[in-house]
Amino acid sequence: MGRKRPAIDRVFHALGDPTRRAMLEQLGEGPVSVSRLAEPLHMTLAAVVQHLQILEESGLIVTEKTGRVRSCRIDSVGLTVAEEWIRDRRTRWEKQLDKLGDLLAEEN
Amino acid sequence: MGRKRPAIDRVFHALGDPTRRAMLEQLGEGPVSVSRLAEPLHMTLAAVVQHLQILEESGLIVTEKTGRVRSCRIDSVGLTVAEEWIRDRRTRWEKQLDKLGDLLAEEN
DNA sequence: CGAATAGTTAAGTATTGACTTGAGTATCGA
DNA sequence: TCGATACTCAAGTCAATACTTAACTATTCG
Repeated sequence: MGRKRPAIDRVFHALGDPTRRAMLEQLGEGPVSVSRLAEPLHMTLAAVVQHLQILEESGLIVTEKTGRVRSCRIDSVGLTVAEEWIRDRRTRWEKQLDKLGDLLAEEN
Repeated sequence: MGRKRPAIDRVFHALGDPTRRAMLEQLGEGPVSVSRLAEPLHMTLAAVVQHLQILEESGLIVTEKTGRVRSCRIDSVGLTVAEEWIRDRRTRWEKQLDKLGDLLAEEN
């Protein structure tokens, strides 16, 4: 997996782009080379490489070059960072959210 | 809570900004007016209002105006959308991630 | 070797995003 | 009623992003 824990900033920013999420979906099927990843996307290889850098820096993928081919695959680190951020807030804000639920219940 | 389910695009984009996350943290303490929310942030009220619009459109907060004061509070819809997106992928990609774990285990 | 493949890198453009300024509108309170 | 408060809205600025093009490097294969 990726080396260090990515900043939450990077992770959410990376996930915020539809092209990058599409790339992740593709990689969910299994490891893919850069040019195969680019195929379904309507943009140049160079643009895809730039997205890959962002995904890698945010711990969402790992890549490894063998010969002239770079293979890309999902990394769980980025997803975990995002998931934990959300889970932490949700539990911390539980009371707020519960109060809100109560108010709504009363309205019915 | 907010009306409809926000697009995942909006949610991740909203969460990607540090100012907006700081606003959410503040709101986690309880409902706050726009101007009180703006106090700790080094920017104009107008800028804060723009962030609030983004947060509301992404289902992360709800606001309600009473008299001349707009009260803002956390909404769980946005957080849920993000959480579910991640959870769905994680389970779908489980095999990928497990394979990865196994490979790493073998390397040690 | 030499041509095709696979990716890399740098530089430029064009849109989006995060702000500001400034001028408004609607309460509230004395 | 009149001034202060609490936003609201429309423009405009400036930097960050998502691209493109084009030139380059490193492999593979016949």
